Amino acid sequence: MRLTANKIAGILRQHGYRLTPQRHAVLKAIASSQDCVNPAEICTRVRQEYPTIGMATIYRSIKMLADLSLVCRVNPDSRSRNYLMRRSMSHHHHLVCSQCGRTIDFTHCDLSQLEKRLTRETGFIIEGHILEIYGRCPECCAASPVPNPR
Amino acid sequence: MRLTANKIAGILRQHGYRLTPQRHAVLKAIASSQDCVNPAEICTRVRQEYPTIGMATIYRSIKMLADLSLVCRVNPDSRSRNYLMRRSMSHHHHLVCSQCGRTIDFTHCDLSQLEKRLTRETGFIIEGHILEIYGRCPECCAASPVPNPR
DNA sequence: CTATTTGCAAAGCATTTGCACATTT
DNA sequence: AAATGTGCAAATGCTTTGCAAATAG
Repeated sequence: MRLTANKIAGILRQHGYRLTPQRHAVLKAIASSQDCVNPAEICTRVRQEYPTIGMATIYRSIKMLADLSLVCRVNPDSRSRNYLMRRSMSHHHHLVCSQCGRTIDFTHCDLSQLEKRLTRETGFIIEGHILEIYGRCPECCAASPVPNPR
Repeated sequence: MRLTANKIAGILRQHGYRLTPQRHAVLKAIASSQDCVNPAEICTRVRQEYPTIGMATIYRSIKMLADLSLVCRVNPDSRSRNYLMRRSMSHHHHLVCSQCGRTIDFTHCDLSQLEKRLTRETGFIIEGHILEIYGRCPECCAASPVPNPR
């Protein structure tokens, strides 16, 4: 199922939330970006059209969107948290460019064999997994063939 | 290559660090725990044998150990950071019990096919991946067959 | 003697919370 | 009118940093 603006408004209402202009702006700020964005970046974007919004509202909006699984957290290594619009409602993972941050979704992760093996060998009942693959996107490879040290 | 206490001391010296009693205690606190531990937990453990150690020293020791890849970060969702002793120097992943936090290493993740496919389809040059599988360990399954809500 | 390391306190930064005011149903 | 949402400021909690004293090579 693809997520459209209408669908999102519906999901919010279904859960007793109002689609206020602030929330809409936060949603748009995350959705309009190919890359994952952190709260500070969301704030910058949102204030362009909504200069009076406070950080607390941004954090509360993010939390609401994350609780509804409309956005998800990625790239957990940095100090602040990074969020990304979910482009589909189904199980998926991200391919993240380590240079520019651009992300691509992929769905087939083929981990079922591995999970079966682990269950057999360890007795764990597998509930889920975190998988994020990172690399350099074609544009960044073209722009600087030798990656900058990070 | 398996990591022994001697080997670790050697690695530290190689990089110009001294193996002070504080650092040794931090290392031991992380290594002696099967589960991943956060800085506060490390502090509690270390102060049992070294009551005067300050938090700053613990943070600095963790940073040094992480820079040398002797410990690594796991479970990035919580507020504080969780660290785990590396039991081997090679590429590996963690199977984490979502209830008690116990972890098991595994090495074969079989993602090369997936990574090849993604390279073909997206043009990304893959650099690496984050993979963490979570579930419930046999002990926790036995202790309470129906998981507590989290 | 020099360089490194420690412990304390203070600072820094991201995030959360309390509360009065505003907005929506 | 009641419930929900907002913005500000203050509080919180984790992590880092400056610095003088301690320690190791």
